[in-house]
Amino acid sequence: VRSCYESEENCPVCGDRVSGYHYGLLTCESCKGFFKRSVQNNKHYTCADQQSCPVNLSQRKRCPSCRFQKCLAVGMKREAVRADRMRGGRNKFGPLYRRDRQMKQRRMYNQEQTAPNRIKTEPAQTHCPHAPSDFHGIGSQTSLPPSSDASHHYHTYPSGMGHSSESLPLDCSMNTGRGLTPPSLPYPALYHCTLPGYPQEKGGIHSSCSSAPANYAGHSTQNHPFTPRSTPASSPCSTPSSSTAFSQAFSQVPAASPLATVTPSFLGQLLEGEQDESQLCAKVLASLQREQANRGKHDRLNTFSIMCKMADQTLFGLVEWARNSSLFKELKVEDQMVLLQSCWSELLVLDHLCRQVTYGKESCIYLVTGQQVSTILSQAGATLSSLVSRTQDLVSKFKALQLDRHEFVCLKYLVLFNPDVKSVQSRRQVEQTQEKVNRALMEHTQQCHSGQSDKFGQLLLRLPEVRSISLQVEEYLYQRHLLGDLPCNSLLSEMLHTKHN
DNA sequence: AACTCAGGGCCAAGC
DNA sequence: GCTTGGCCCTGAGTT
Repeated sequence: VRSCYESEENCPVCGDRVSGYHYGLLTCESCKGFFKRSVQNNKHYTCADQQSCPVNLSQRKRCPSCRFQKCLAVGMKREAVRADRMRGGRNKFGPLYRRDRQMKQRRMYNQEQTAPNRIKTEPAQTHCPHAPSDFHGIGSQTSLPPSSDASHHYHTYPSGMGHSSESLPLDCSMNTGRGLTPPSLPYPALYHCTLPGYPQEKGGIHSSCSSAPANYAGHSTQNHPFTPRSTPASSPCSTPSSSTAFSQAFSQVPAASPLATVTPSFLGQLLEGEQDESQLCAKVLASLQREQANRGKHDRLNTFSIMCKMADQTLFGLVEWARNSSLFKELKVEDQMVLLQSCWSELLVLDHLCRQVTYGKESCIYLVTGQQVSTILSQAGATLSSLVSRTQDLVSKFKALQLDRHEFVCLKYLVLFNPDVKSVQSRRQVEQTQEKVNRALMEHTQQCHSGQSDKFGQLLLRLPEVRSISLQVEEYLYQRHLLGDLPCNSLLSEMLHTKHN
């Protein structure tokens, strides 16, 4: 096996020859060593340029900051570096590596089946898959969503989040089960914000809270355009054939039925990658519950920290969403990184807006966990109050426009594929994708909402406000970060840090 | 019991 | 003195 990938694959970080699975994915020996040293010695590198230095075989030594960022971006896991420095043994990613190998073999097998004029060989023995150096390392083009696989089965923090979290195997039934029940008041701070015994924060949210409506998780009672897909196929425990990545791989195989070969529309493709809200909810809840369980009675997270953790998990979901998108995967890893670093807060704001449009009620903020918080934040500071009020105004505008799922996805893509981001290398490619999405959005609004004149224009006009709110969010978070309020070692803080560097 | 292989340590080379 | 990266050791999991 080793000789197989040694000869066939390149390190996703620098392009050198891989020497095996290291910290979550196939990498070369030098990136393995570099990543290990960086994590063990708790290095904090600073890029002298604009955090977009090329990282390749000849230039990997030039900028450790960008190299480390790329290690994280491709999916190397900090938590795989042992805190106790124990040698030998097997790590917790064993099953993940095994699955990745299987997927690579299966993918190869599929290619062999479909490739004309090729002699059929036994997949596991004589031939090793040549996987393109991919962004996720483990399985970006495999039949299981790569990082989500890791999260669902191990439920660790995502790469780059720097938690020394233990990897808890998360039983599938538990995961889905939790998603189907409304939150059962697991976070005292959220529900009893004003009760004694839980830490309060300065300028934070002190609000009346209520649990989610009973129909949240089931979300099948209404035929709302945003109703998330909750089909078994989108379950994290579903078989590989249900995942989007596998669908793509599978589509290369000649289909038996002519119906199955019908190419889905461009918009349909964009929608395919959308996350299931109930799964996200379950994931965030489970993560928060674990976090609280690991803390002592007097060490509970305060409301602000809980909100940050929620945002952090949501952000991770959004990064995963982008990374799983076939359009995004076509970009260079460097471009993927700078685009995400540029628009993460806008994506978070859009995601929040979408949730409000879908589930939110008057004067309530609907959280990713399905919980509701009153928008009347009597003790919130001026910045936070202004943010909430601006966001709610925007929610009202989107509600009035009757934003649907297709349009929402398009807005996300328009924000993500921003050709104006500095240091984007393949600017033309980003521009073309943005134009394509833009056209799709225009056609959709004209076809499906012909009654609403200029809905397209109205939607686009909302984006500057999304941008502006996101900048205010970043500013607010950075201030809290400087005050030491922001939970460290999070993707959120990392993104903030990258921008403010 | 033998084998596998991913994580850690060592150390010469280079800056 | 620090970083890099190739090589070897270790030991839990697998066969």
